[in-house]
Amino acid sequence: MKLPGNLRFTINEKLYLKDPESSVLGRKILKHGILLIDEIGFEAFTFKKLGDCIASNESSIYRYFENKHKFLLYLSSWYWSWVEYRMLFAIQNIDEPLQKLHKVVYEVTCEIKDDVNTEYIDEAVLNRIIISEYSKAFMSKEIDKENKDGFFIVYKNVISLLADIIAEVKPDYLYSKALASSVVVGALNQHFIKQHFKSITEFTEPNKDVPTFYIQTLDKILL
Amino acid sequence: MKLPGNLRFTINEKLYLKDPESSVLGRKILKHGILLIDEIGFEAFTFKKLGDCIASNESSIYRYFENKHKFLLYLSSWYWSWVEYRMLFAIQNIDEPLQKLHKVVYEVTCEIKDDVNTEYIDEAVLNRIIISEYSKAFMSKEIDKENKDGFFIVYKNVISLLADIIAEVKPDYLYSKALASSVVVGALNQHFIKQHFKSITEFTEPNKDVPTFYIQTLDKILL
DNA sequence: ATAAAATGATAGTTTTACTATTAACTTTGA
DNA sequence: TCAAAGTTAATAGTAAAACTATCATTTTAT
Repeated sequence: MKLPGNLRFTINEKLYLKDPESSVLGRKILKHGILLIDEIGFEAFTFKKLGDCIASNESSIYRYFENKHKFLLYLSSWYWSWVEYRMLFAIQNIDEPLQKLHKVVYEVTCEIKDDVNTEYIDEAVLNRIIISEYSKAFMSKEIDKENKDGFFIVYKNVISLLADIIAEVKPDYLYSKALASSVVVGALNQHFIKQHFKSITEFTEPNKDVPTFYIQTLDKILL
Repeated sequence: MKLPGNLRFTINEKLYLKDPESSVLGRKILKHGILLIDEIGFEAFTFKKLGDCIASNESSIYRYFENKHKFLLYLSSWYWSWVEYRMLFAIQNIDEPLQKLHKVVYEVTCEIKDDVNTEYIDEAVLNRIIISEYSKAFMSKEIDKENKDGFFIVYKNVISLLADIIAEVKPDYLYSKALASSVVVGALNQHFIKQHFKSITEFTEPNKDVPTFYIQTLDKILL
């Protein structure tokens, strides 16, 4: 699938102090922040280490983001905006609900292998981060407050978009939202366990992959 | 379902320095540790605060557990042992695979409402902790090492047990393990979002609940 | 060329996540 | 019953994390 290059998405303004896309330093923070989290993990990640990485100062990074948690929420927002964009792109000019469902499910369950679009965001690495760190972004005691602030809107949009297409395929189905969120969370989880808990997954076997599993499963549930 | 009181499970010895079930202080650590994590969340939880809670000393708690991460892994192990136990109990003397599946799925997807069994472990509160904190237990950079040390065996056993029963119901099904892990993780997630992201779930509606959804869904997939 | 804005360097604070030491208390077993 | 052994409490101390504040310097925009 070919997407226009140099994408930009509107990110909730409360997630940053200064727009990181607006300056060279800001874009360096995004780019190397993603690489560093992927490398050492979110717990070990600090703004001090990131400062060293980009030969810049800890306090300079604090001028862009309040703390590393907000930074992760920013990256997550960007990621889900990008997924939503790909989903909408994939169903352009398609009318048949089932075909739409298959396309959308593919986009939301596939693993990203290449850095295709943005110069300062490596989507493949960001995808890895979401797979292994996203749950930490919302599983905190501040979730209800942050939810009110709209930090998870894009994520919920992705799920709602899938839920709507499920409802188009089978209007009398009672659990389109639960099913949609199962697919989105489940796919992230399958990608995670296929790397770390190989004994409880089939996706290390040839000819078996996550999108196919979900598409077949949805067909069985809905048709 | 009636279970024998005062359960004890064998927990991986590397998860603790001194067996907390063996002393009064140890049991206080378990009991109030669970309550405190539930109250303030795992990030804010420290051994210092727990020490204040039980009018004991920080350093005394460190004699039982290396750090709070190991403590969470200990609690998780206990929890999944208890789930596995309930699953096996539920299918005693039942031969029909589909009936076994239904019973087992109920046990693994239901929400625990009461503290039924153990004096120093409130299962309902522990269930809440697992719903909102379990992913933090394995989503760390140490996962592969910890997996080798067997810290997640019980969790994987629960999933394998479910996968085996799925395979009994439909021997030619290709994704019994992926499906089993989808159910276990998915159920935790559904309980989480029904509390925090009400717009993307149906489980706040009357007559809709998580176990029913999963049982119906599995029937559609497998029959 | 100059003012304004952005960044860097340095230093300081509070909290977390521990470790070490020693004192006090409790158990047990001869 | 008494002493040794083991357990727990109190205190102190360290290193790193997670910031905040200040001021100097560099960059940029007009």
